[in-house]
Amino acid sequence: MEDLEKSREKAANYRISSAVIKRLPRYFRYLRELLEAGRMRISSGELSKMMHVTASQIRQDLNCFGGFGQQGYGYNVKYLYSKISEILGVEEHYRAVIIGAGHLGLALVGSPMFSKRGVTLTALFDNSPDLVGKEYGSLHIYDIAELDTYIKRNNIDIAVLTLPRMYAKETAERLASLGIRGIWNFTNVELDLEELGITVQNVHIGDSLMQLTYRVHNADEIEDTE
Amino acid sequence: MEDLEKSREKAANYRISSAVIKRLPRYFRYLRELLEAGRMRISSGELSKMMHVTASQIRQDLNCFGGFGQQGYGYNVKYLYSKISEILGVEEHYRAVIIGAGHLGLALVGSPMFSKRGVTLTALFDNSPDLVGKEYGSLHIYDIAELDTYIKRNNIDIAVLTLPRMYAKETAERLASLGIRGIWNFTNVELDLEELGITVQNVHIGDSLMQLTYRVHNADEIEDTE
DNA sequence: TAGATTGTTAATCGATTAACAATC
DNA sequence: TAGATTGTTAATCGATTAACAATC
Repeated sequence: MEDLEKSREKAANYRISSAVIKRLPRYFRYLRELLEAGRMRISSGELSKMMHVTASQIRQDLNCFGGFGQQGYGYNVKYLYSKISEILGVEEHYRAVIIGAGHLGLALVGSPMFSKRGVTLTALFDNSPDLVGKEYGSLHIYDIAELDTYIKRNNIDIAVLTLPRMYAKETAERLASLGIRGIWNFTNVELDLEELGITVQNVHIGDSLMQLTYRVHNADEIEDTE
Repeated sequence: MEDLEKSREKAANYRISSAVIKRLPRYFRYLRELLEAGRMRISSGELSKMMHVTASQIRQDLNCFGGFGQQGYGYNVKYLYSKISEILGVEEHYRAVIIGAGHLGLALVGSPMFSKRGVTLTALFDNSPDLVGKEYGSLHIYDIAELDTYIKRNNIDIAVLTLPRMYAKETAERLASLGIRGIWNFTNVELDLEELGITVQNVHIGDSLMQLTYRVHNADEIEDTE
C-alpha cells in the first residue's frame, strides 16, 4: 500500500529525465537475463560491474520510481524485473500493426522482440497487389485502403512505419486522426506529431551508421564507449 | 591553411563529448536537405528553428571542430556539409559486408543508406546452403566459411551483423582477429570489443520500442521529445 | 558604415558520482 | 549484533544556454 503510493507519488511529482528513460530498457534486458539464469537477488554493486555503469547511477535511476530494494540485501530480481516492466508499459499489452511489408517489415514480424515486450502484432499493411491477401507468419497482409476501418475496429495502439519515406508523412497524419497512440517510425523522415498528442519514436538507423563511421574514423582519439 | 590547422588542433586537443557526436548525423541530414533544396547559406538561428534546438547549441557544436561560419553571413551550406561529412568519416569511403542474409540483411542491402554515407557494400555472407551462391541486388552471397579469406583479400573496414544472436559473439571475435575496424551490431547481444581496438556500434532496436511503450504508457506526463 | 551573425566566454542548469546515515 | 547494502543528500562534473565582443 505504502509502497505503491510512494512510487506513484514519485513518478507524478517530477519529470523523469530522458537520460533515465533511455537507460530503462537496458536494465530490463539485464534483469531478464538474470531472471532466466535463475538469479534470485542482485546488488547495485554487482549489477554495476555487469553493466559497466556506477552503482550510484543504478540506485538513483531506480529510486526515481520508488524504493525497490532492501538495505543489506539488494534487489529481488523477479520483483525488480516486474516493476521495470510495469514502468515501461510492458503490462499494458499493446496491439500493433506494421505498415509496409517489405524486407524490414517482414524482419520485424519474424523477431520475438515484440512478444518479449508485451506488444502483439495483429496485421501487416501494404499497397502492393502482389502482397495484399497473403499471409506472413501468422499475420494477414491487408490492403492499405483498409487501414482506417481496421485500426478503428481492432483497437490498435501502435503503428510501425516500414514503408517508403514518400508515404511517411501522410500515413502518420492519417494514423493520428484514427486515434493511434504511438508511431514507431523507421523511415528517415523526421515525424513530429506531439502536438496531436501522438507519441512518435523515430529510429533513424542511418544516424547509428554515422556514429560508427565517426568513431572508426577517429578511433585513435576515443575511448569513451556508448 | 590556418583554418585547416585550427580545426585539426581543436579536434585533437580535447575529447569531443558523445552528446555532440550523437547530434552530428542529424546536422548531416538537415544540411543535405538544404543542399538538395538549393540553399546557399543558413544561419544558426534559422537552422535552430528547423531542428528545434537552440542556435547556441548549433554554434557550440560546430565550433568543436573549427570555425565553419562567417560573422554577419552565417554558414555556407555546401561547405558546412562537406566539413561535417569529413568529420563523420564519409570521405573515407569505407567498404562493408553484411553477415546474415535474412530479411534484415536484405532490407539493408536494398536501402540507399550506405551509399549516401560513403559506405560501399561489397558482399553478403550466410551459412544457409539455400542462399549461398545466389545474388542479391548486385551482391553475391558467400558461404560464411569464406569469411576469413574474403575479409583479408578485399580490405573490408566494417561488418554488419544481422545474424542470429547465438552466432554474434564468436563471429565478432573472429572479425576482430581478421582486422576489421568497425562492427555494426544488430543482434541484441551486447558486444564490447573496445579492448581489442574494434569500434562496435550496438543498435538495440528493442530498446527503441521500449522507449516508445514507456512514452505511450506515460503520455499524459511527458512533453520532452527526443 | 550599419546590420547581422558568428565564435567564445561566462552563467546556468542538470546529470552523475560520492558519501553516509538509515535499516534490513 | 555485525555486516551489507540501500535510499538519499551533498559535491562534482559536464552540458546547455545566454550574452556579447569580434568581425564580416
